[in-house]
Amino acid sequence: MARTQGSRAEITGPLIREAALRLFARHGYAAVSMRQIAREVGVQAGALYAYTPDKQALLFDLMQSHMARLLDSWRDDPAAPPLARLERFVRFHIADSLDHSDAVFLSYMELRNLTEENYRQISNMRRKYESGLELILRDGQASGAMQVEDSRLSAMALIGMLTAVTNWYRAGGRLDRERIGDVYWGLAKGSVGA
Amino acid sequence: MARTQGSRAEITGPLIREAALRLFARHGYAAVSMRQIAREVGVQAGALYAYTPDKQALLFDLMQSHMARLLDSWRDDPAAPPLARLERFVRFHIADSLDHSDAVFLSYMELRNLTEENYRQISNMRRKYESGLELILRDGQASGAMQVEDSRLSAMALIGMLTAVTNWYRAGGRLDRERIGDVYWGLAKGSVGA
DNA sequence: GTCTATATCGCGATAGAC
DNA sequence: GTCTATCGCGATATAGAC
Repeated sequence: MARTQGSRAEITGPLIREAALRLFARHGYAAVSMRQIAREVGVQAGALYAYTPDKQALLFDLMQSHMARLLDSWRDDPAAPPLARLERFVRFHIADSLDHSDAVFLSYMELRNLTEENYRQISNMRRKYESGLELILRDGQASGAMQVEDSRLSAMALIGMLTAVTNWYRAGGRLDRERIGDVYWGLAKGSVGA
Repeated sequence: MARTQGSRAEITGPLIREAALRLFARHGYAAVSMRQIAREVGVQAGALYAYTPDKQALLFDLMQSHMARLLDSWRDDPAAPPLARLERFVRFHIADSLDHSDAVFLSYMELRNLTEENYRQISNMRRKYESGLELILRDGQASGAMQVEDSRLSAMALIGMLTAVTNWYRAGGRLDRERIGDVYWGLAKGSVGA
């Protein structure tokens, strides 16, 4: 704690993002002050503004990069059997949600605190991700491998079910992640009539 | 807007609760000021404190009365066939969530802004409600009417799926509420292997 | 890039008049 | 019960030194 001056740019940027993500997810965007974030990082509040123009931009950046990473991570194989694709989606989504629970939480809890334009952008990315699952359900329905009454509604319902895992999962709890994936896949498989 | 003095106690109390519920749900507890609530109601900020000791108590009161109403509304019939009980639960939960979407949203988004003791109390009420569904699933499994791998986890998953309806449902949208109930019941029924 | 200092504002809550 | 006025504080953001 001796140092009170000097540049540490190479690490401060990531530290700010990590602290902001953790604090925003835990207490909510509006409840967290720039001073709190700065304290976590070990700099003065004014220093944050070398990395972000304002608090809103910091929130948007966290959500935007989360969604971009999510969209980039998910790879569907349209040639595979629909049920196999659905299983991959279910296991992917659960694992990814647990690996990035703070960002997942943030990205749907703080939509209301985005400016209009920022909201539009994040919403579009969300919709794109949801459409990936919807496509699997439509293909499954078309091929006869699934019974799906309404692919859009079912996709929203399934994603809601899977994402909610972050609400109660605690590392080291009763169930390990493998087992959770198994149970959720059982539920999802049944829900599409397979 | 002529009146600037005088008591209107019989209506101000409910108006405060309605305004707070709407604003908290829309913008988040931390983002909403007492002055904003007062403005909506048409009184000065100081007048709010004749109805609530502080902002935290107002939040707790909204969540507490929502959960109490929910617990009181739901009536299970342990003598009925498990599948029929599950269908009633699904349709009840969706209808109730849509009827009280602001309170539903608030009651799981703002848990983190409750004091420790208030949090404990709301959590207990939540758990009680969740246990109601879990019991149905256990009875269904025991009677052979359902295949449920893990009744606790499945109950959490189903509630997550059903509650998420508030995330995308908009009155007057593509689907009416009856139809939504049908689709969700189809998904839920399948997920328990029926 | 980071510091200290500060401008400007709005917050939750209370006091006392009516 | 509601008003006006205010206390004390902490918020975001900026300016200028180093």
